[in-house]
Amino acid sequence: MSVETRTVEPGERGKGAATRAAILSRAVDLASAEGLEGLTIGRLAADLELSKSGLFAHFGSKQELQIATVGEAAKQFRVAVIDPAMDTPEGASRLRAIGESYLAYLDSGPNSGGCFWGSTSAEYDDRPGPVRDAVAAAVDSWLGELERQARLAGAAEPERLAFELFAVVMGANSRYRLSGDRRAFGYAREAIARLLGELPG
Amino acid sequence: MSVETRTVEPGERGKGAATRAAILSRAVDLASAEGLEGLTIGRLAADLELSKSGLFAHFGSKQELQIATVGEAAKQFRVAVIDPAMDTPEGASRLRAIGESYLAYLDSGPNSGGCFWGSTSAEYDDRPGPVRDAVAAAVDSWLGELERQARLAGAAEPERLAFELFAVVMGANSRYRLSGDRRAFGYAREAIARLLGELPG
DNA sequence: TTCAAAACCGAACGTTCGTGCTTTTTCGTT
DNA sequence: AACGAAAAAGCACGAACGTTCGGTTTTGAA
Repeated sequence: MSVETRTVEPGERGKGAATRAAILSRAVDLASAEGLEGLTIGRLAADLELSKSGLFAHFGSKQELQIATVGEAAKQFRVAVIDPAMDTPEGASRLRAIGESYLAYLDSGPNSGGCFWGSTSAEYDDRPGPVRDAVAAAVDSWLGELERQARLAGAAEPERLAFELFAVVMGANSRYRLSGDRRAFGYAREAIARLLGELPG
Repeated sequence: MSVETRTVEPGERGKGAATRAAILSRAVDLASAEGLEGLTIGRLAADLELSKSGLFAHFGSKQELQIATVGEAAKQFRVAVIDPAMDTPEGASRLRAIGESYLAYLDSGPNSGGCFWGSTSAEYDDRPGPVRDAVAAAVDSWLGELERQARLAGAAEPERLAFELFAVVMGANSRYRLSGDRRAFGYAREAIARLLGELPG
């Protein structure tokens, strides 16, 4: 054992971390459009003007890249959807804020590759493994937050309310992305308002 | 031009048609699990103990195979979900029957590869082309049937009702497939009952 | 300024992909 | 029984896949 201690962990600071962040940012975009299986190391490297092997070395396997991509997408989701709602009081009004920021997130332009979670959770429906587990954990945590807020709002059946909110925003995403039906956003807003209107207080 | 007329069109009768049907049946299963892009000619041929080239000759391109697979899936969907509800009177009770047969279809065992339409419609969110068009047309037609029945049932806003029904069954599918949450079926049934309970008559 | 570690590259691997061409087998009709 | 079309197989191709490896550049601390 060397006497000298490591000052930093590899990949935490320095140039490598910046590259890794750039890779994952682009990976989320690509995976939103092509899926986590369609996410290709060669394509990713070409987009970022890196070599395949140089990019590959950051993760060691495609599976690790996929899992890291799921983590990055979860972080982006928190920043875009959860955080903006954090300054409204917990309960019904925060649920309303989350729903609004989620719809805004979906509607944030067709430039973005669509909802990462809609694509990937359908993709890993029947594909067991660590990647699926990572996706499922992230979605479960998102649904759990909905449920927690529903409980704080005094909902009679928080799990049911969370499920319905989840279904309605996912449905809007699906209708908009596949068929360009923007009316779905309006229907979703109405459904959310109705679901939250039943709450006490 | 030959004087003799063709007695049958190729692929309509005879051995070829049977093979083609077997291919498409398996293709729907595979695509439900792996997606329409993950659907591979080599894998399909190996499963059916055919040669790649022999199978390929039936379609001429992978894209044609994908489109034919979408058509076969639509046929299966009609048989499993629409047809069982055809002997109940149009309107609210048929909507109820469709909802029930759809949930039963989703719940028909984890052996099946999950809902074809959930997987593929998410997959082709942001992937323009004939395959996406075929998927979108099928989903639109399914949603249109919901809307038609909602109108016959006297719904105030048939499009909105159709959307909510669609979202709730898709959401149940997603929750069950990804996280094995069977409660979603119950929540979906309750939501359907509530949505249809608002109907006049 | 030195030097080891970190970051990155280029080339190659074995495999699988979709797709052509050519040949053989199967099968209904005469 | 023989013929011709349909069906399936055999073989090969270029490209892209994930991955490995040896070498080169870049970086940051001593």
